[in-house]
Amino acid sequence: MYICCESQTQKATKNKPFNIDTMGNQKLYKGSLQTIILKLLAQNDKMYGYEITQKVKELTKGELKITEGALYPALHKLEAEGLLDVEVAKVGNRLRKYYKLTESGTKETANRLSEMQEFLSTMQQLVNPKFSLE
Amino acid sequence: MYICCESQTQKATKNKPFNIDTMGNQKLYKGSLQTIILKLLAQNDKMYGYEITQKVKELTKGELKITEGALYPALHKLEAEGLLDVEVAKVGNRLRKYYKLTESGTKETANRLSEMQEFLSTMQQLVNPKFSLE
DNA sequence: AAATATACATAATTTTCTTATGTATAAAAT
DNA sequence: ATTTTATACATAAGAAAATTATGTATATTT
Repeated sequence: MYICCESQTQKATKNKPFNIDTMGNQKLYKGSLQTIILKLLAQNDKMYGYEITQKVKELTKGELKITEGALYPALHKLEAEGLLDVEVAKVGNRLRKYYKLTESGTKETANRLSEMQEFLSTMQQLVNPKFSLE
Repeated sequence: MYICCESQTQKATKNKPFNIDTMGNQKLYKGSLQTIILKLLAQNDKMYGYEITQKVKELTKGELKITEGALYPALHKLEAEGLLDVEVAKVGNRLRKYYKLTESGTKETANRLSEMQEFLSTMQQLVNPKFSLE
């Protein structure tokens, strides 16, 4: 059951009714999405977009929610850069686009992951009082 | 001694000669700069812009380099949001702008830091093979 | 005297999101 | 049965936050 107050500018469409639960608690720091995608594909060989969103939600217990508006452009970009290959599959009457790492994608994934690790430990040093260097 | 190749589009100015060492290894993920600034001010009471860039460089052993183009707009924004107070000081013949946390800035810093911690541990889970949930 | 370091600033552009749409099929709920 | 939710793709407008390239000016070091 959805409730909508008048001040709300959102329109109800057939499939997407008023969504009052769209709270912007997206703690996904810019720049990390590509690395997340690459990492998942390194672990799972091939995945399709929707599957990635669900996997991330599951792995992070709802902490991180990949939005479609961020995901699909990111997949397209990684593909355009030659890091991913795409393979379209028809499941029932619906299409899926399976993505997998290319050879250069696999190499780049290693780079991105070590960069990410470095960033995480640097940030940890910086923000964790326990490890404060002062 | 600076060397410049012809293809380089950069112009030499009086004070900033050709900088061939501007390698884009800025591992500062978007969204973390404000938190870094707030954290430093929580530890150091008051700091000026240039001091912040040097402190970050020092604390991270050169890992993170805050650029001026990112720093100053960030400071101005935090000030506009009421999280920082500014106090201009004259040192010799040069001015410095000392920033310090306001009361609401102190509160917000706590929020930002715990959000950051949450993000870091979530990302750690996601990218560190040791902690992989699969 | 020239180069580097200190100290501020801003403008143009790029990257990467958020938010809001749109289309369409399949499954679940009322 | 019909509505809602879930699955599955996509894109466009706008915002946020960087990068890169400037600019000014003083102080210190080479």
